[in-house]
Amino acid sequence: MLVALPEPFSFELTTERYRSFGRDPVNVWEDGRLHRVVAGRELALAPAPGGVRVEPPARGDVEAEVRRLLGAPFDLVGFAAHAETADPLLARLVRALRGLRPSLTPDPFEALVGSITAQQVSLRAAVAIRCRLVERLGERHARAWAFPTRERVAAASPDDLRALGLSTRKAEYVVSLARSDVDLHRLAALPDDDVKRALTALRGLGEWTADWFLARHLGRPDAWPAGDLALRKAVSALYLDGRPVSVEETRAFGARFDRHRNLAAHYLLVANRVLA
DNA sequence: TACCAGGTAAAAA
DNA sequence: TTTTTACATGGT
Repeated sequence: MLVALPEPFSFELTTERYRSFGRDPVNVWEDGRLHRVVAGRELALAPAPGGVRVEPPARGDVEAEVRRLLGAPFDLVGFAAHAETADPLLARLVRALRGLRPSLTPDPFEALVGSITAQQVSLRAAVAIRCRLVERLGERHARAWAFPTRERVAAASPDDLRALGLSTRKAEYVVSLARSDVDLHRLAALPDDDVKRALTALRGLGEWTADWFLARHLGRPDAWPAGDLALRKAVSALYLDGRPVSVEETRAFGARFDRHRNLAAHYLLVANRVLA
């Protein structure tokens, strides 16, 4: 079956991040297709005119999740128009990366645990650790694994996670998040600042993690992870001739992308990675 | 071998 | 209040 996506859409660019940091058993790239478990069933996604081909055919709610996974909610047209009038460099990146729709992580728990594993360490290291976590506590399907459920993680001990390569501290963060009484799905109803407050009140979730939750789970247009080292390096390399920038400077720099900070952050990161 | 990598909380100053 | 430190792994 065909799942339509708004133009422009590039399957290749949108899935780039699933091929760049090592083996990911949750988002499996094989034979030019992306394999992922959605609502308990493994799907294979392949590029098709006007969107993606999904096999096997899926129900309506599954289709909605696939569309989020491929960044359907983003306003690429408005973003391109903003870039053309406000920022010539960004306009060039938008043309070079035409159709890049940042992938949204469909599940809030998966998004947060993924971020915790990525705190401070390289993404290659994070992916290797996450891989062991998934194959220990997740559910195996044909080619892909379902990310571990919150219930399954809540039943694990910090020592179990420590044995997978998480630090003692991070193992505690992950287990206590799973066991907390916060309703992660309810956060979608709150404005950005309230989401950040709710998340950073939890141990192990700082501003960086909350910003990426807004950006890559909720797809909020103005999420801007100013504390992100890779984003700071991208701003430095693309706009400032390599001069290092502080977190505060990066935060202020985001003003020029007003109402489109999320897309801008993703375009800068991908540009700095693949156009270098 | 060191050192850095898409942070965070807690100790020390 | 602000600054410093520990943390565990993977890649170079």
